[in-house]
Amino acid sequence: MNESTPSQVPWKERRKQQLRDEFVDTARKLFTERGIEATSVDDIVGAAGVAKGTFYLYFKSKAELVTQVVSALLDDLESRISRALSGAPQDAPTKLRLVIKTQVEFVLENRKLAALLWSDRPADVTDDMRDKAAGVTSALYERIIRTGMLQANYREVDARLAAAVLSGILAVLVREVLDADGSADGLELTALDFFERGVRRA
Amino acid sequence: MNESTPSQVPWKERRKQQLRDEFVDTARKLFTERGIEATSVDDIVGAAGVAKGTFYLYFKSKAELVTQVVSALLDDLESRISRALSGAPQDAPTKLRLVIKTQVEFVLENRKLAALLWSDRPADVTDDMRDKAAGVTSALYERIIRTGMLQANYREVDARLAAAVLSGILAVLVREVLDADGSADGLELTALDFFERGVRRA
Amino acid sequence: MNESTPSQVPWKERRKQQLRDEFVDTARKLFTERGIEATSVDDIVGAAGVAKGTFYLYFKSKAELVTQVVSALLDDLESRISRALSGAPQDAPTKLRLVIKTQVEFVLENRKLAALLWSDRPADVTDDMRDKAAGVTSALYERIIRTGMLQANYREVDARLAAAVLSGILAVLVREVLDADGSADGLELTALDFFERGVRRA
Amino acid sequence: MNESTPSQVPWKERRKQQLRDEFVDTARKLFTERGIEATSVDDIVGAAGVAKGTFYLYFKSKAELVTQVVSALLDDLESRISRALSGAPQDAPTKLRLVIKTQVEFVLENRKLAALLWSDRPADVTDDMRDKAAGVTSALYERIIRTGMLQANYREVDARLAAAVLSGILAVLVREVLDADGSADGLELTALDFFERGVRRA
DNA sequence: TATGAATGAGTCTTCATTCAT
DNA sequence: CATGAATGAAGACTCATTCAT
Repeated sequence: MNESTPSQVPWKERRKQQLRDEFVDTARKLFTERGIEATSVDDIVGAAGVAKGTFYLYFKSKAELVTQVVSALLDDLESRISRALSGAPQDAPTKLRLVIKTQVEFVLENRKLAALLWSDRPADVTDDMRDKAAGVTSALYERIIRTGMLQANYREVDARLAAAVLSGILAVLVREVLDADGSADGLELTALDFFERGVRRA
Repeated sequence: MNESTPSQVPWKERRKQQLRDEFVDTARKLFTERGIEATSVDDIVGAAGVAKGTFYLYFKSKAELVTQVVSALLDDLESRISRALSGAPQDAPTKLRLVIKTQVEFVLENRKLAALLWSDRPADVTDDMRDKAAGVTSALYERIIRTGMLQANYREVDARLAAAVLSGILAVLVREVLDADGSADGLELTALDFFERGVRRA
Repeated sequence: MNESTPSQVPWKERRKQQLRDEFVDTARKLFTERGIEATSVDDIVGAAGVAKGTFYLYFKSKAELVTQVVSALLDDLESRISRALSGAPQDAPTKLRLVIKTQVEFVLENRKLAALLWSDRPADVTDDMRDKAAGVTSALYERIIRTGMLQANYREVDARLAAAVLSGILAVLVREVLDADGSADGLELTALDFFERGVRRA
Repeated sequence: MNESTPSQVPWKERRKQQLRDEFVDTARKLFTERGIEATSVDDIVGAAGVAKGTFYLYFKSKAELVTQVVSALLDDLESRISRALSGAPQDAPTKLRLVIKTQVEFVLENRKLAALLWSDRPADVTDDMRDKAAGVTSALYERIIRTGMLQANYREVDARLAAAVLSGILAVLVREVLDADGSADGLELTALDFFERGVRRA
């Protein structure tokens, strides 16, 4: 990328995407700190250092931004889990342990906003997001559980339900951790132990 | 003034309590349908068929109403669980099954509002409510689990954490059921089965 | 007044007057403490221990009560001044000194409400009251000043204006005293001294 | 983007300041006519011909506007007095005469609002304003009186108290003039005469 | 594209007044 | 006469959205 070379992607386009991303990042931080409702468009443009009108050049409404933020959040979680899993042993129990560890860390970093994903959400967050959120985590759990069944570590269960159960356990775990103000130490392992006893081959 | 007529005309009193209850019921329905933030005092008085000022005769603020609604909701749940438990066999597994069945039914009837209690909640719902909610369900689970341990049905576990795990499983179960638009059929038993395998004496 | 004699004035009438007075007294106290605008009809009936509707049996509006309160206040001031003056030496300077002392004391006891009389007042306080207030004090000053002129203590001045000037001096004096939180000590004498130098025969 | 155009378009800036001033002026007029409490933000924006939200772009609350209005009022008075005094003889009696004349005129133009400054005021007007008001008038009188004492026109008096007394005389004078519906003719001179006799060297 | 002033519907809350009992 | 529940207009303030420049 030579700085004097007019790039293929028109400069305008790049600039546009950059600012869009900046809005998303800024909003994500603010949403996490104060919650969605308590964050005004004014707060966002103020933090982003642009004028209010500019915001509406990139998003047709605040709701659209919310959707994007949640989406970005999920993308992040997804890629962090993938990274955590890559290069690790392939047995299901180990994988689960890694996933859970990653997810707990992630939630701790995104508190209010993350909670939003695993709980009831304002009208702003569409059902699409809800489905996407379910897809990122539950579907992942489901795959791992199926693997575990194939590897004969786990008994034959309804993988989808098992994944849901695991989601529930994790949601609670996250809440416990948030309440305890961040000190997870071992809690996640104990919680996981419950789950594994529930699914493993007797 | 007859000395044997100590109380005011009981009629007015009753009317007063009635309207208060009507506000709580109306609000509960609206909160359930559209969420707390999305329900204005105007909506509530409109649905109740009274003038706006009347609302403030019964509650000093919207926040107070929210508290009352949540409180009423929890009272309902509590009494329904008690009723379900009374006259049932006393072994822990049976009790759990009954509690869970009751709770799933209950949530199905209160959707958004109920979800609110088992997830992270807006500033409107005070910590008192949160604690009360925890008291009603988790503490109940915890007691049953301890009973199960005494009865040698369950292994020695951290009862508090086990209760939390159960809460999580149920939360997810509830969500599944809500998504499936009400048809629980057996799901709860399967979910409970996971939990029981997790806690039962090997 | 025999206690068993049905009095000429019908009982109902007396009761009516009594409650009316009680409202005025209660309101006066509350107005003094918090100001007129900050005192609601609810506050008043609450303090008087009667129902809200009762209030409107005795006054057709809050404004009417305000008028009555101010009127009562002025009556009080008037009678206190008369009392202070009766049996005192008849020379103008002495009289003035007594009047001023009484008035300062009075204002200190009625603070907020009194201030209202000597300053700009809300729409509630009608012009009638304003005139009455002027009548009670200024007219009195005017009479005393005329006396002083007749007694050759004072030079020939426009008595009405002189009285107004004295009112102004006193208003300021009252403010000073209120600001100083009640310690008048000598201030009134010094202020009076200014006035007397202004009017006395050179 | 020319580098020699450092400031924003000066036009917008000017418009902004203009509207702010327009709010202050409009409010000043309305406050003067009906009093502060009796003037709603709706009244103000209505009179200014803008939407309600616009008001809150310029003032964060009604209270802030009140402060600004009072402040502007005092600034006006101050500058008018200075102007009246500049180029006039320097002896205290003459100065006082000019100050008083100016002030009476000023109050006549600002009626209710001005009265507010010289009397006890609602919670809206902060202590800051009160102090500022005192600074503009009383402190000015005090300075002139001290000058008079140095020039041996006036006897040695408590200058602060003398200034207060003068304030009181003026307040009453203003009231008289307001009542007489504007015709001051000579009243101020007579009133001032009282004061001067009170302070002049015997 | 970027700006930011302007908009106005909507929110919660207060309180003087009325009226059926 | 007394009650007090009900009223509803009015108040201050917020904020997502638009649009002229």
